[in-house]
Formats: sequence, structure tokens, C-alpha cells
Amino acid sequence: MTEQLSKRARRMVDAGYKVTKARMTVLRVFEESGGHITSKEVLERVAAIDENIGRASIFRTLDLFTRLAIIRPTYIETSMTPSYVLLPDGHHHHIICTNCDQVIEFDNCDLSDLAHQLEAEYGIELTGHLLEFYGICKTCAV
Amino acid sequence: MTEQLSKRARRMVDAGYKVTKARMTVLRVFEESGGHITSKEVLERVAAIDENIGRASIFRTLDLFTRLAIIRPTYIETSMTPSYVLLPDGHHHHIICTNCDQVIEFDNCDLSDLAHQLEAEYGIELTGHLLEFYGICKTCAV
DNA sequence: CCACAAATGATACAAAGTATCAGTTGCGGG
DNA sequence: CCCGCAACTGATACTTTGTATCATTTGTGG
Repeated sequence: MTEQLSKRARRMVDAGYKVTKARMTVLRVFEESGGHITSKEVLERVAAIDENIGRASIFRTLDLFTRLAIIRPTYIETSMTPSYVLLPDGHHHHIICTNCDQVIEFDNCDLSDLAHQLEAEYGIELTGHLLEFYGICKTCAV
Repeated sequence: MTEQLSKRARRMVDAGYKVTKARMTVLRVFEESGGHITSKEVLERVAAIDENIGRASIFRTLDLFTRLAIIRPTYIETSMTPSYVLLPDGHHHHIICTNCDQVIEFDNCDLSDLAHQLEAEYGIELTGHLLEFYGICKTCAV
């Protein structure tokens, strides 16, 4: 099988994990969905593609991807299912309307100064970050 | 009853909600815990104080406090129960070691410039934000 | 192509969160 | 001070989300 692997799939292989149908399907669901997606939605979409893929494997894969920093769970609504975000390559920030849950994306964050300062202060090596702003969007403000 | 209400309790009253034993107990648990706390821990600690307080009321209160921006659900570990953070007054940020899950807190973020810029650009009114850095801590880097 | 560890799907289970509803309680008005 | 009512509660039963287990299958290095 000489199929071309996406960068993310490669990251998984490099970390010593096997390329399986379950994992590729979950990855595909994320890449096609583009944005935020709850575990429930992942379950549904994976089932739509291949209903033989087990529930447990999907959760295992979500866990794996989280550990590999391929996705990151985040919170948008209240106390409920997490929403997973595909981490593109370092940057991915949101402005979330707390009224209608619309998500606006932006990437011109300017955190490198702060990041360096924190690295120095705490002796830590930073590899990524998540920045979310909450507010009321134009439409809801009316 | 002329008991002094905390600022947060007052915010609740001002929004038209009643001061009840269940709510005050949950608030007290948060204020005494100081930091991150999962719903499970809230359940346990509330039960330790007053075991007559019902499960459902606690979840209702978590929901209410989230809507009132008294607390904010956040994600620290992998795909699991959210961890609630008492919002002190606007700021509360984390550096999370992706290896050992240690959490370092800091609050000298300097996002007001960026926030203003985004407000202008997207015509949105921002009310809060969440900033998390991920990396490898000193201890794990060895 | 073989062998074996890694991963899977099925099943059954545990935990987290929610709907419902009759009973209780905080609180504003008299 | 107490009355009345809407808001809130606790109990129960339920749905949903996530996990442990285990026999079977599959990817991959040799």
C-alpha cells in the first residue's frame, strides 16, 4: 500500500502507531469537518462512512490524537461533551459568541514575546498554545 | 438574615436568582478550593458539607454559574470531565505540561491590545478569554 | 509470507449529566 | 409578621458518554 499519508498520519506513524482503518477514518472525519466537532458527531460521521468501526476504537483514537496533539479538546458550550479541534499547525484561535456559539477564527495572535518570557520564567519549553476569546457577536448584539 | 454576601453571590442576586443553600454551598466549595475542580470533586465536596443536597441541583448550579461567568469550564487532561475554574476577575491562564499534566498558572497576559484590535475588526464585543500554553516542563525535559 | 504485538469490535459496564415532578423555601407585598 | 406564589429543591429514573475486558483480526518488520 503506497497511499500517500497526510502529515498528521505521518506524525502518528513516527510515534510508533499503526495505520488502521479506524484511525484513518477518524482522521478523515476531522479533516473533512474542518473545525469543531463533538465526540457524538465524530461517532455519527464515522458510522456513516463505515458502520463496522466500533465505538470503543473511536474513543481510543480521540485519546490517541489528543496525546499526539493532533486534536485538542476545548469547551464552547456549558458543561457538556467536549468539542474537539483539529490543530492545524501551531495556530488556531477562536472568538466564540457566547450567545449563538458562532465561531470566528483568526491567527494573527502575537504571543511570541509572551511565550519567550514565560519560557524563561518557568524553564519550560513551549510547543503550542490555545487562545479563545468570548463575547457577543455583531448579529447577537442587536 | 443579615449575612454578608460575597461579590459573586451578589452577582447572582443581581441577576434575579435566589440565595439557596445548594447554591451557597457550591459557591463555598469553589471559593475554598481556589482552583481547578472537576464536577466529580464538586459533588464530593458538597456532599461532605451537606449530604442532603441533591445531585441534580449541583449540576444546575454549575450550569447557572457558567452562564453568570462565575466559573468557566476548561480542559486540562484528555477527553474527560471538564475542570471548572473559578473566574477570579477576568484572568486565569495555564501552562500545561503535555507530558506530566502539571499545570502552572500565570496571569500577566497582555492581550488587551489584541482584544481591541479584534473587536474593531470583527465588530464583536469581547467579554473574556482563555489562554493556554502547552509544552514540556522542566522536570520532564530531563 | 510468517509471526507476533498491536489494535480492533462486541459486549457489558460505570460514570456523568438530565428530565420530571411533587414538595419546599426564599422573598416581595400586604 | 405572615401569606402566597414562583422559584428552587431533592429523589428517582433515565439517557448519554466513556471505559474495561477479551477473544479475534490485522498491520508491519523480518
